[in-house]
Amino acid sequence: MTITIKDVADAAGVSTATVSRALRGLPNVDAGTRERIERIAADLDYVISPSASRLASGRTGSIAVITPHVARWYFATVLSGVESVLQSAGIDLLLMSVSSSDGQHRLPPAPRLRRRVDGALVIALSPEDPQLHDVLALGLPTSLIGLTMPGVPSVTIDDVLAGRMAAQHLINLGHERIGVITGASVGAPFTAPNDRYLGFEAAMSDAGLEIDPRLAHHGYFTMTGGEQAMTALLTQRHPPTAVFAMSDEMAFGALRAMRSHGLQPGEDISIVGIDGHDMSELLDLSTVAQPVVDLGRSAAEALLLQLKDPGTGTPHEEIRMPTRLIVRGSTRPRSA
Amino acid sequence: MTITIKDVADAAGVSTATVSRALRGLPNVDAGTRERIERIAADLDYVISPSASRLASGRTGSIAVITPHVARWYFATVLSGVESVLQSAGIDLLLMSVSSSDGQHRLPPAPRLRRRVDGALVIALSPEDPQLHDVLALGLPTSLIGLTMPGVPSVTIDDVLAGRMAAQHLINLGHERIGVITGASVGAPFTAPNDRYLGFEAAMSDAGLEIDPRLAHHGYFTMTGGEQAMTALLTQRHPPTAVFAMSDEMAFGALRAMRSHGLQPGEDISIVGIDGHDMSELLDLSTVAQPVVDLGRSAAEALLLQLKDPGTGTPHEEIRMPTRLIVRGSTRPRSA
DNA sequence: TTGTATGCGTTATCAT
DNA sequence: ATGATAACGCATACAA
Repeated sequence: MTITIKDVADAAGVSTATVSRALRGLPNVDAGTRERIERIAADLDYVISPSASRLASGRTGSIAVITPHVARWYFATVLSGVESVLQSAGIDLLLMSVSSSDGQHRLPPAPRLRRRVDGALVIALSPEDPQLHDVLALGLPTSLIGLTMPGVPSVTIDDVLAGRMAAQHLINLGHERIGVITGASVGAPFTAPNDRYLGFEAAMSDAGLEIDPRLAHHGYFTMTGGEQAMTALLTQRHPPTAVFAMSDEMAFGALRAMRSHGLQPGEDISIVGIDGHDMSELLDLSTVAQPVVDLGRSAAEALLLQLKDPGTGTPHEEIRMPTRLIVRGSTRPRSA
Repeated sequence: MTITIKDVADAAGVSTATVSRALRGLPNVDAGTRERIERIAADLDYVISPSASRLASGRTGSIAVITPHVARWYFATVLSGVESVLQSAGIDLLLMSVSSSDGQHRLPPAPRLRRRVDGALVIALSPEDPQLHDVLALGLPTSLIGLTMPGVPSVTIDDVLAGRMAAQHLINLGHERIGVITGASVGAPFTAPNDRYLGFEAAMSDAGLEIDPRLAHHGYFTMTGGEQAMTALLTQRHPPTAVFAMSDEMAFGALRAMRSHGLQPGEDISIVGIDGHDMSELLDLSTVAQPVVDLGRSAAEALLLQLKDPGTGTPHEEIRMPTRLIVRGSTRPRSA
């Protein structure tokens, strides 16, 4: 019924071993023989059985992408970068979503990885997430995206710098009373929210400005969270003249809160985000853009290398991608 | 080194066959025996080798999701629905992006499916896409999402109705000169853009209104496309008083175009979209919402059923999910 | 209910 | 450069 390597071998008058070598492009195969085998394989419409190949070789030819969200912009965009690289390399991409602490009832990812992938890519889990540690404990080649951990390869932006750039932008515009909408779990080491806050602090400190603790609110990296945080800021007795939101989605929520209060972004209060979200241009939001697709790409490429030569290469590399400030209408000089 | 089913069998004092049956929950296994085997397997930290299992059984335990885009809202959101169902079912999800005619240089999906998945889910490809036909020609269980084809299981919304709902909403508000921003390829049968246009036409016709061909422009389902289409509409000698955009993203672009022209959505021109995009609430856009996550869910569940009993069940079912109109500030009664 | 034995389709080692 | 053959780890028909 289904045609196997043996059929090809018989048709070509060679052994299965030769067919296997020829079709995989291994050396020590006569050019003519290889060509003949390839033609016959094509004629017979032969395709290798991945299961058999995997069983025999021990390699699965697939890698898992572990993410707390599949539909949200950042994660989906990273995923698209990963996918393009893996597709080119002929590697299967197994998508696995995890609970992200808040989420649904989901199976833990680690058990699902065993024996079925050659490596894993983890997107923006909390460094304290036990699921992350379970995955790392598996010992298979792994790269992190959007978070760092000591001793583990990762691809991120310089979050401290990103926070600093955003804050400095507002400072340069003359703002002094600056609010901040944080993600969550500021305090945990090696996290984007923490690092971005550190950058914010540093910029403020360098400028000789105080950080009013009443002007810092959690937005949990969601639009509604950002909206609530902004509402809290707006209802202060001394509202800020500018606000730094640690993500564009939170900034979107903040914009919405402003509109509810009849305030004009930029005009009344300046707002800057981080991400370079597709919608930020439409909403005229200033932002520190990060190359999200490239984050995924680089991580995938790095992992592929790691898979190729298990020994060679820097044991664990921390790749930092550049960010850039995009100034739009949501940030303006502080009105005199 | 790695522990196999034989190790478990030896430790339990039974045959590998019994272990295989016990661990897979098959009947005809003594309760006590099963329990003991499960405990021992857990103690030994045994995990089945998927490759071996697949090779022996012929089933791969995985299904492929084929999509023209992974990061765009609709596709990512559908994907999230699919993922949640497959994860619960313990099925591996292989993600494959395809060129979508415009896109990158990518490998055709069909060859990549052979012998490696039990079924496929295809998201919103054009019914005329040769890649789609290649996939269907594989003959494996397949469900379509967001498109229909005669004889193939699918999960969609009633696009004709959606178009009609959007148009009728504008008509009910007293608008008569109504523009439309289409996707693309209106004219091809069985496509969302075509059906939505048919609904639009029907509603207009029922209301005794003319469709001015100069008020129909392509937006190609993108924000910038929508922006350009809207700009074209605005620069007419007789601009419309209301516009129906076939997707929210195109509507977003239209809103942007309006802003560029100093026009207020709802106030100057009403705009309604289709989708129920996350951002539509923020942008105060009226829209005909579709249950995108559920589209993915249902398709995955249907496919799972199809996989379970290859014979039973309706041979090819066309599932229609409901849509609902969400009225927001972007649509208002026609000013007198 | 449980065991036996064969097959699944490759890869890889060792010869030749 | 090519061939023979033993793994690879499990599922399953057939027996018992």
